[in-house]
Amino acid sequence: MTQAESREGTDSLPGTSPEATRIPRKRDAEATQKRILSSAKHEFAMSGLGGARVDVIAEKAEANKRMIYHYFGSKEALFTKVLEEAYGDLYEAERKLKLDHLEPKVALERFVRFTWNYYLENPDFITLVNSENLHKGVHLESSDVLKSVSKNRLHMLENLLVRGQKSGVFRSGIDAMQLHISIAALGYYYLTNRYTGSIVFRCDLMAPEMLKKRIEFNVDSIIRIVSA
Amino acid sequence: MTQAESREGTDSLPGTSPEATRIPRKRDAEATQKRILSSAKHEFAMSGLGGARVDVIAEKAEANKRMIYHYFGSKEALFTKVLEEAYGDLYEAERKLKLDHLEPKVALERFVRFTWNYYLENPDFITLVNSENLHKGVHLESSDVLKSVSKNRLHMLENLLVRGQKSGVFRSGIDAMQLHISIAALGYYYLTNRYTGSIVFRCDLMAPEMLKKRIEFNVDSIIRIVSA
DNA sequence: TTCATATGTAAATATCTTGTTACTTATGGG
DNA sequence: CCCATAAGTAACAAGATATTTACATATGAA
Repeated sequence: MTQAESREGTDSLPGTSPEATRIPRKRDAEATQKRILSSAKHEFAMSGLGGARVDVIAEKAEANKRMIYHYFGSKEALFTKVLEEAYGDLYEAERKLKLDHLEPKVALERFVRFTWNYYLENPDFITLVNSENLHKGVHLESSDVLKSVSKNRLHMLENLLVRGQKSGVFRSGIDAMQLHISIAALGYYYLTNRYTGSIVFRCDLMAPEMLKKRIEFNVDSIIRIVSA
Repeated sequence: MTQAESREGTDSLPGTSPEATRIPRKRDAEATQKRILSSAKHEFAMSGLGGARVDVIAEKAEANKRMIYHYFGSKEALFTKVLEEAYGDLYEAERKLKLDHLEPKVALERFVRFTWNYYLENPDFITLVNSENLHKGVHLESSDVLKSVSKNRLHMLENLLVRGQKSGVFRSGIDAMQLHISIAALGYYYLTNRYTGSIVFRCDLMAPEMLKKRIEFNVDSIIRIVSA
C-alpha cells in the first residue's frame, strides 16, 4: 500500500475526481512538526531512545520520515527536542500553581499532590527522563532550553520553607534541593517501578486504592520531614 | 575461503608448529556461562535490553555468540537471567544484615544506609530494573526465581517496626511496604536521575560531599517519618 | 501567470542485528 | 585407545534500521 493510499480511508475527495484518489495534505509545516513531536514523545516514552523506530514515529505522526529529518535533523535531535518540551511542560504546570498566598503547610501539601498527579497523568515524562539518564544526560547537558527553563527551579520551595519557618510550622535548616528531590522521589520511584514493584510485593500497585494509599503516605511523610 | 581456513591467519597449529601457536580455551562450561552472565549484566545495564548487542556481550565475555544461544536460548532469556541474579544478589546482601539484635532506630538507620550504599556500589542494579520496567515487567512476571527470592520481603522491616512501636520509639500504624518503598525511593531516584538532576540543579550530584549530604538527609527523613 | 521554494512522498542504500548453520576440537567414559 | 558428545568457532541468512536521494506538488510573491 502506498502512503497516498494509506490516507484514503479517513478522507474523502474535494470535488474534482470521483474515485478515491489521494488527497494531498494541506501544507502546514507547524502542524506537521507538532504531529511529529507528539508521536515521537509517545514512541520515545514507550520504547526509549534506542528502542523507538523512526519509521513508526513517522507513521503514527501521519507524516513521512523525510519530514523528520527535514525538520529535526536526526533521531537524537528529535529526542532532545522532545525532552526539552517535556521539561518545559512540567515547569509551566508548576508555575501555574500559585502557592504563594497559601498557608505554608497547605501549600507544601498541594505541591506534593501536584507532583504526584503530574507523574500519574503524564507517564511519558518519567520514561523520557529515565531514557535520558540511561544515556548519561548527553542530550540535555548542552541544551540551553533546559538550562533556561530550569533556572530558579527551587525558588518557590525556598520561599515556602522560609515562610513556614518564620511562622514556626517548619523547622529550620531544611535544604530545599534535598526536599525537592525527595518530593519527586517518593512519587517517581513508586510509579516508574510499578511493574517490578507489583511482582515483588505481590499486589497491584496501580489499583486505585493503592494509589490513594501511596499519595497519602507521601504527603504525610513530607510534612513530617519538614515539621518543627 | 572455508571456515577452517579463516582461522589460520591468527593462529597456527598446536604442537606441530614451532612459532606462537593458538591456545585453545580450556573447556569450562560453568566459567563460560559466568563470563557471559557478567558481560551481559554490564551491557544490559549500560544500554538497556534493546540497546545491548549480543555480539558485544559475546565479545566482552571472551566467548562466542553461539554459546549465548546455546546456554541461554535468546537475548531476552539472558536478560531475564541477569535480572533474576541481580535481585537475588540484593536480597542476599539484605539478609546478611542481621538487624534483629539492634535497637530499632539504629537498625532502621543501618538499613537506610545499606540500601543507599548498595545502589551506589551496584549501579547496574538500578539501570537493569529501569530497563525491565520500561518493558512493563514482562521478563519477571513469570519468573519463579524472583517470586521465590522476594517472598517475605517485608518481614524484616515489619519486625523492626513492631519492636520500635513496642518500645515506644516508633509510632503505630506505619505501612511496612510504603516505608520500604520510600527508603528505596529516596536513594534510587537521586542516583538514577543523577545526570538530568545535575543539569537541572546546576551542581554535581555525584560529588562526594553531595552524596554525603543526600544520605544524611535520607536517614534523617526516614527516622522522622517513623518516629513517635 | 510563473517560478522559486517550502512541503511532502517513495524508494534506495549501507549498515546492523539476531539467530542459525556448518564445522572443529577437547573431554571423559567404555 | 576410541568415539560420542559437550564446548567452541566462524560465517551466513533474513530482516531491520537510520539516513539519503530523487522526485512531486502546493504556495505565495513578483
